[in-house]
Amino acid sequence: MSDAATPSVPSDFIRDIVAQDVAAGKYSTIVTRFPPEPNGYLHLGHARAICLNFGIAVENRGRCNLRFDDTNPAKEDAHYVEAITRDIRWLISGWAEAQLTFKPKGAAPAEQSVNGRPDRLMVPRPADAADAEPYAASDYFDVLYDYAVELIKRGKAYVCDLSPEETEQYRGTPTTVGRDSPWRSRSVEENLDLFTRMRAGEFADGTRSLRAKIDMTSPNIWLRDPLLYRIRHIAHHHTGGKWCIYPLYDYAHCLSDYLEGVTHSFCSLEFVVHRPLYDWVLTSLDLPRPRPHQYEFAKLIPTYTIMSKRNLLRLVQEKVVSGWDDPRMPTLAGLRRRGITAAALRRFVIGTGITTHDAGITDIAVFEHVVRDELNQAAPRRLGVLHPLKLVLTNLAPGEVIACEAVNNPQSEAPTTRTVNLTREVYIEQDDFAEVPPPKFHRLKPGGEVRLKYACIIALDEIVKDASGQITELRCTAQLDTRAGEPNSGKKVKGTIHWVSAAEAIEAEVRLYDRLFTVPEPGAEDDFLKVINPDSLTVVSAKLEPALATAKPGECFQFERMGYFTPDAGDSQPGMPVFNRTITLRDTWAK
RNA sequence: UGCCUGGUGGUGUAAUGGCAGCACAGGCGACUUUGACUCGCCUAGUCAUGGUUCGAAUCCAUGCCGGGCAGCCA
Repeated sequence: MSDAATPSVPSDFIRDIVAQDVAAGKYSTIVTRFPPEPNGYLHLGHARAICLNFGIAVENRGRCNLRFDDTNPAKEDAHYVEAITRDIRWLISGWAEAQLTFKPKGAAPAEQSVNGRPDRLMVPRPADAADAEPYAASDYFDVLYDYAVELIKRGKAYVCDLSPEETEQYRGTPTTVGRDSPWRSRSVEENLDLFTRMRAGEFADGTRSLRAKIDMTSPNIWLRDPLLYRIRHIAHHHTGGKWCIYPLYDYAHCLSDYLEGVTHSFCSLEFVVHRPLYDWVLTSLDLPRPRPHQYEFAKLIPTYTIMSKRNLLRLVQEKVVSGWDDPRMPTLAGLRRRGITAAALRRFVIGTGITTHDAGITDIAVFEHVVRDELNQAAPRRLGVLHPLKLVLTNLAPGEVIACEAVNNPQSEAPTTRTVNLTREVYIEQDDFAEVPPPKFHRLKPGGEVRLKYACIIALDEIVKDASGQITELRCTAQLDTRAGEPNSGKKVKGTIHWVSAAEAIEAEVRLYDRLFTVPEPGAEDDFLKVINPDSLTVVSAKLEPALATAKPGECFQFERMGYFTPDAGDSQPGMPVFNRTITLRDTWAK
């Protein structure tokens, strides 16, 4: 089993870059960061970024900061901060907890001196410290403001009075150059005055902005005097009503990286065109410490899912799913509730590699294979009948109990066993009987024999039907001498099926999940809601062996021949457990 | 008809001038008290053309195809 603790160390262009920097002695400690915006839940796509950033930190004995990129209060919420923090802790548990780095509660960048020059730096704090909390870009608003003032003083930023619409017109298009704003050449004094008054709340939203003075004719649109600050008279989940101007991503992100001492800043390919701006801000300020560098890699897009937060939010809002943590969602919370292990998730995202070629789509079968492989190693086996059909062993007396030894996990090095009791009445799977069997049907059929797993071979004698022709029970003879240890135990039959004692079985609600979408690329449809799989959730009333009565959320079991199942953390009740099917077993016969 | 970026089996990747390898998917078979797992075998690839070189997936040129960029989102 690939254990958990250490996924095998991959090799890719990013690790090559870091290795070169380490070899060159460029940094004393490698510092990465994972910077989610708290406007939704983390999903499979984020998992790759998390594993990259924490992986680099683990491999280089460095650290990885969790920083909330919370510069747009209109979309963000503290609820997401908590959910994201929880999901990250879960995903890295048993692997990179030691690298997860927070800051002291309430801390802002501390003043320091580097080679006689003033500087600011965040103090790191291990995430498990009592007074630690995640980093947040909003903790840097004061410092970011000071840097903006510095940019103005250097003649590299100006207050612009163009409206959003005018700004767009002046910007030009990818194929035509932009025009200078009429406010571009204001004096430093005027800019300083106006920026101060922007902060003081004198101006309405959208009436003015702070812009970088770069080049309106640049072929790179992001260098055409991009906005640094916008006016937004709205409260922020972390800073409350303190601010009415908020910095934009391109300005805040690079400086946040710098303030935290980040050495390598990884983001997705769409930011390649922003990199010159990332570098421009940092070099324009003439900062005393070595600056961070941005590197880009391709996003992970699996088949049969959608990955954008906006679209996932729509599934939640339109109640296609029960919430962000619905087990059909590709969110970390949903995957966890479904029973996917963190180790499986890590193996999958690390296994798909880090590259610079995009537009690729990863077959979800790769994910399913990893999940099955992890669970096959780890999950104890249990007997559970999803669609019960009563079967009476007529040669057993009512009340008679035959103890059978069942292996808990044949994959473990020293397998343990438990006892399952065979009684006169048992349940078997409806699919394991066919009155008119298809070709190569190895299960129970008229005149046929089959083995009850861990027990004995049975022979079908009689099919009992009700007035409407529905099969109500099967009457069979148990060949008790075919049990393990008995003289006829070596007798071979084609099929072995699972079963539970009717007298001892517990009742449970079992939720059978399938893919949420019917097509491999739902995101490519004009409306992904039109390709929702109507059978993505089927709820059944199942009969389970009594050992499952004490199952706890977080535990995973293989119901033999049926798949992997885990108790639902939210909906299980004492006496009425709810199980979620994580994934079916591979089934080469059904195909 | 701008700038940036990229093309390796069906899919995701490795090979950094020297035997095109791995995984998934698919097919066949063995084993099996899970039609699971495991094991064995098979199928299938360097976008095209030219150039440099003893030797090119890799370097160069051209072409073709794809992705990204015109939020006061991140």
